[in-house]
Amino acid sequence: MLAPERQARILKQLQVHEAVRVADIAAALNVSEMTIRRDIESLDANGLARKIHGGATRLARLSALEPGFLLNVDKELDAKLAIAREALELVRPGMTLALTGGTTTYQLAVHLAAALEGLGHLTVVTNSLKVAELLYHQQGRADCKVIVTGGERTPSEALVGPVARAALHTLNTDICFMGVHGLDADRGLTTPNLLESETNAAFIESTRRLVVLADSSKFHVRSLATIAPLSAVDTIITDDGAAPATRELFASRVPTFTAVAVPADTTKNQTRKSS
Amino acid sequence: MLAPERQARILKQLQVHEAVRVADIAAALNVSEMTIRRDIESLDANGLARKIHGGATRLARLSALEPGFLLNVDKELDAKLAIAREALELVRPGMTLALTGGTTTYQLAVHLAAALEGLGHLTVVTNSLKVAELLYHQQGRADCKVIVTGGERTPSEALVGPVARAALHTLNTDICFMGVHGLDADRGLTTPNLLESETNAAFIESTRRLVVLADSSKFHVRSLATIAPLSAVDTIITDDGAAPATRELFASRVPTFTAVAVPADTTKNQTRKSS
DNA sequence: GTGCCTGGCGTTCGGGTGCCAGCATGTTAG
DNA sequence: CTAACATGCTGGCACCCGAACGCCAGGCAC
Repeated sequence: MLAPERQARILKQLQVHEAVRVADIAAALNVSEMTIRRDIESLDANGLARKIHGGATRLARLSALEPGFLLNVDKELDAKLAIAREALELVRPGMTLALTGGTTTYQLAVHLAAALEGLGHLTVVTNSLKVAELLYHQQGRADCKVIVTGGERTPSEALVGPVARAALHTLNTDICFMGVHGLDADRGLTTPNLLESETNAAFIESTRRLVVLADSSKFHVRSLATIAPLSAVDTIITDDGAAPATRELFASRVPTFTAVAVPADTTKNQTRKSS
Repeated sequence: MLAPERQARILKQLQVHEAVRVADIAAALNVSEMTIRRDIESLDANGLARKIHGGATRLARLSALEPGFLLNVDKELDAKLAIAREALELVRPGMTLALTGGTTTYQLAVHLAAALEGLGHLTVVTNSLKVAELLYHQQGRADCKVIVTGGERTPSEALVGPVARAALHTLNTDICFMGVHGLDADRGLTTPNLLESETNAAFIESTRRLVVLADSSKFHVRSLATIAPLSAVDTIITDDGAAPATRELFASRVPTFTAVAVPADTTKNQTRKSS
């Protein structure tokens, strides 16, 4: 057991558990506690973990991270799950996908990562650092190339701006999954962030087929900036929570409109934390 | 048993095991340990494996966490720390910095993040997702804009390729801090990754001043691809571990050459004012 | 409060292992 | 023959690991 190997094991443990104990690791790896302490010390010095009394703990990561992000994920989680599942049906082996930033597309990415093995080679273009991270960790296990657009970061963890736009101008994708903040019959797809609207417009220009993922709370919402008119949309995937009139209105405006059923209570896997 | 054959065997072993020992391989192949060490050294220079104390470890794999990146950080840690500290001296408020991928620049980013408050407004351009993550988490606390170049990911967590290059063509930076894999008097700055060399070359074109950060183990190392000749370098910052002849050689080739003292014993990173 | 115990930490020292520079040898090519 | 390259060997050095000891803090009894 070599030193870097041990340290890798410690970090791996820390991805699962919030903290680890020196004694536990020492026993598990069959080395002295002193050695583990030195390993932790080294990890700490490198800014990869934090040394605490009795063991080590990870730095920020999933817990402290995402102030607005995780909170938002929970909202309408079941709907987003169902939508993501439906969207996944559109993916075929060999395709080049685009995924914009946002929590809905992130859900899709999670599902995509889980299903990668059955999908052969895929290329994914994204301006979301979180999606890039997620898919990158699947690498080795599956055949998936990830391309990041670059740009500046918005509070919602997406990369935007001239750099992102320029990158998208040189890329062509088969299908683009886009999460939006609002979907209005007159004002089209909207988002509160000007730069994001511009970037998302570039996504639309670069794709053959635009799929908008929007839970039912997004209908009739107008945010600051319009990304594109409804006529640019090829497919809308939503849940069944919208009023029938609303559903019909939007269904009549786009070539394909899918409203997936969301199990009412859904005592799903791990949800249920907040009541 | 020829050299390429041995090295192939080592790589094969690494696909199965997280790490291998010099002694084991030497025994298995019935050659001297010295030969295996040289093989591993070569594999490392070509970016196919990573040399560690006692053997070799693979770069990326299913291990879920950053592979060669974190494991390697330990090596030359004190030197990298001292180098980072020195590099930080070159940063002035209002500057636009570029940081390439690599462990040395990551160390710089860690220091930079800690010192952000005193530096006023900064703009940082990077092709390293880890650096982007790190600096982004400082946001709010300090005035620092982070721009990611975009591109595809290499095993060493850097973004490279046409997208990165195109982004860099549109950006201009005051100073670029670059970590390299090798620094050779004849072959200049080198790296095992072809795409990375191309991207780093783009970094050089886009900056006013190029600062190469290289601990003393990097001198006289030739990796696969040349990024740029030594004449492109404005400043080299290294530690004091190189032979005097080496130091003089490189010092005579670049306008500014700084060898920072690395306290010999000081296993402690924290200051230690008591004497 | 004092005294004792316990658990974790850090230092220090010693043994062992691995690393490297330098030289010697063998092989191949010109 | 010389040159270049690959391999093996050796002695000195550096590093890693483990164990022992002392330090410090908290808990508990008195």
